[in-house]
Amino acid sequence: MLSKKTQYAFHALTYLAENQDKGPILISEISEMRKISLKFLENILLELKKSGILGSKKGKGGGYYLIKPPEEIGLAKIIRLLDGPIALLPCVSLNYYEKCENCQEEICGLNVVMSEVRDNTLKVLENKSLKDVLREY
Amino acid sequence: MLSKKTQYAFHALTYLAENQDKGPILISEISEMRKISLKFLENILLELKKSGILGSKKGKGGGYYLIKPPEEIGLAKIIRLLDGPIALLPCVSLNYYEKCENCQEEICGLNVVMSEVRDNTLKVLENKSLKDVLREY
DNA sequence: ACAATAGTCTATTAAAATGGTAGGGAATAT
DNA sequence: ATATTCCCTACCATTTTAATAGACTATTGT
Repeated sequence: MLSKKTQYAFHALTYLAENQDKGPILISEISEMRKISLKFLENILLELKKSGILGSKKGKGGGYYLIKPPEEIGLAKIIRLLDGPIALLPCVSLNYYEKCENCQEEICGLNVVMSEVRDNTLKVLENKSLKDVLREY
Repeated sequence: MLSKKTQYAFHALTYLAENQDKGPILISEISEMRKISLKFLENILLELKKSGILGSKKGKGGGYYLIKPPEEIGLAKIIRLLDGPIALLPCVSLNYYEKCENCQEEICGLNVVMSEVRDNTLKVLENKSLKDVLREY
């Protein structure tokens, strides 16, 4: 399951995408509209900024805004950023690979199946963007 | 990512499957062969027994054994049992559904995408069994 | 210059989940 | 009877998660 952090990130990002025309958006506005704890959201947005997904502006008229158009922000990237690996096993992760201690990957059947799961998951997450996730009114 | 608990469960179950002909297998044997903490493994095997996946026998000559043939033990079931939901969001889980607090599912684009991810994952996990995961020598 | 605004940063905390341990109890075979 | 082996309950340490606090820095408008 995705952490609250990642779930909040999605809520915040879609809000930003849906209000892109309004210029920088206040953390407090996102917090209120999407019912996310203000201080927690601060951390999340900061993290997203440091990763180059968001831009920000301080002072009056400031706030956060998307740097790239929504269709260029992939869902997999956001998840990996805040939650880490998408794969179900470390020995099968593309971005956070770690060797299994007790199993030899070459003869491990789990490895094969979990690679397949990973590929099926990524087939969706890597080809969908923020745009595919916006609210439709 | 799957918890150690679930990973250990898979290791133990494949060991049992690979040694099905030898009758009941000692916890201690599985623990040694697959390098899993004995006491932790006890808990796991007990849980698997209570869920009807394993049988056991006490006293001399006792141990654990598979109740059903490996090809009838689905991977999804094992994961759900020990790790809970397979879906990435509670509002999209088939077996552990929970309503999202801050979003209306009808208009939530995330819901759609995450349902797709879930389906793609289950397509693999529900159609693969323990048998598909055994070591090949 | 200066006050108000709004993001930045570091640290702390409470609660839950995770991974593992301890030790006695109950059933079974010899 | 006794050795064997699983059963059960409770406990513990560590890490992760979710959230909070408060001081700091940059920007804007007057």
